[in-house]
Amino acid sequence: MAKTKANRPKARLPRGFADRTPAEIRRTAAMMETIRAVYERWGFEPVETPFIEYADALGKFLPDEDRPNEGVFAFQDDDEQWLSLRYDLTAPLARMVAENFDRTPKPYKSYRAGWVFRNEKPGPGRFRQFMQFDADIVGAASPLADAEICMMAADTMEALGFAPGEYAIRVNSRKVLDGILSEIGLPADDPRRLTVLRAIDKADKFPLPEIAKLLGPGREDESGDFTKGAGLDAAQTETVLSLLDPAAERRISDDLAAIGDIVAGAGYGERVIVDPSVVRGLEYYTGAVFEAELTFEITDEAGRPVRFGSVGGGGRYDGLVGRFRGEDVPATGFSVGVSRLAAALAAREGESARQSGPVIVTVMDREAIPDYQAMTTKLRAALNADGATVPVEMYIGDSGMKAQLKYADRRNAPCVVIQGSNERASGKVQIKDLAAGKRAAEAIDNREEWVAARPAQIEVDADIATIAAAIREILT
RNA sequence: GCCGACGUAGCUCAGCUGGUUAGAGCGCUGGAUUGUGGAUCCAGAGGUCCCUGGUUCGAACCCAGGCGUCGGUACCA
Repeated sequence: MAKTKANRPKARLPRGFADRTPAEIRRTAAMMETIRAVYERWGFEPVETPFIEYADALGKFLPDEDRPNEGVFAFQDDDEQWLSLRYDLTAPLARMVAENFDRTPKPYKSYRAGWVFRNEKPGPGRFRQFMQFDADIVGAASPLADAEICMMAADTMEALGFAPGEYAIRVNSRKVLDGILSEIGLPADDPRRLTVLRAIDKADKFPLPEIAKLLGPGREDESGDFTKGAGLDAAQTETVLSLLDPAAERRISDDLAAIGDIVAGAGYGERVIVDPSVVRGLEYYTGAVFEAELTFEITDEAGRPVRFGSVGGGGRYDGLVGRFRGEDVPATGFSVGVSRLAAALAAREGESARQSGPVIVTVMDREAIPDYQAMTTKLRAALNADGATVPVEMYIGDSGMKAQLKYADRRNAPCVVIQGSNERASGKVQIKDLAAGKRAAEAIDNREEWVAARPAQIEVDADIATIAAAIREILT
């Protein structure tokens, strides 16, 4: 059984993946429930697709025979067909709608949450598996649909606890961008168009002169690496940059104007903002594009300011369902980056109190374990009778009192129940409030006093109602 | 992908120009308390110095390649 050191596997997490902590799981679950409730209120219904799709259904990129896992995780089925792990929730939705097109009511409003996978270079806050929460409307070409998505996104942010000034839903239209690109003389199929769009997209990352370099000759980064630019001349660069200049005349397209009017009329004008520098999802968006951004600053553990920036985005993708049908199907949607938002919420809450652990019934005499067990069961029932969730457990390890208290401390138990033979004989139990004890201990700095003190420990009659009442007192 | 920095105990790190038994703080385990976590004191355990190869009498230290982490940049359908 014993393995030699050489063939023992190393316990290690794959790059770009993360184990999830209890705090994270609980926080995320609460957030997702909040988001779900907002979507339901707006009349969206849940629908889910599997993690795996045929590779050709996911997008224009088929896995390359030589590098099948570039960007997506892909593998071959036993019939040699390529399967991929989904990299977002939009492409699978498009597949599902296309496959069930005739029996789907339109406009079709649906939402879903789930893990998506990208085989890319991971970074802090950037994982190869992450959670998205999407809402989409398929079959509505009207700007009403785009506006509805934006307003619902604003409602979502507020339901999650962000005040109107702390976030913005920024909206633009690809039609504005297309207009300017045509104006500077780049034909529709010119590859430089993408380079220009990417440069504009970096406006929140670099100052304008750096953007100008990306539009023109190119830019050298801090490590000395060179990024090739779009090669525009000075006049073209000037025109593109005017888009980012608040003083310049505002460019706007019909769809964008309509969305602006609708949200203003609905009272969302402050929260949903028309902003020509929003680019996003360069390839498949065909009209409106949106982005949810946090506008406040927070500091990390080291005290440095962190900008969370974009925590969600989306847009109109009239071509995606159509890929399967040969005719465009209007569709628009929005995706919340759940993990990123959770990180932002956690950072904002700061060092929020760690969630309380279980009430622990300690084991003093091993021969009395049936008694402890019975007490634990009854206590669990009593403390949870009102539908609360109060974890209660009996210590099930093999160690002595000292280790049991240490265990309780590590579990962040609010209190422990102690009953030795003395207490049992007199029909009592000890209840020790660990948090209060910790506070009391800080005043003690010599051993004698320490040993003598039993801070924050009370003795009560050993009937369940009395014990439960004493514990409730500590829990509140 | 490209550029750069880094990789020593569970964690944060020290380790002088390559020289014998590789250190500290915190944490962990045990004891002071055979019925008590958290303060205090004492003791202890814990390391293929990321891996492989090379240079050298000798490598944690120098060189090459690999892996990993971090930062920048690119890509992100």
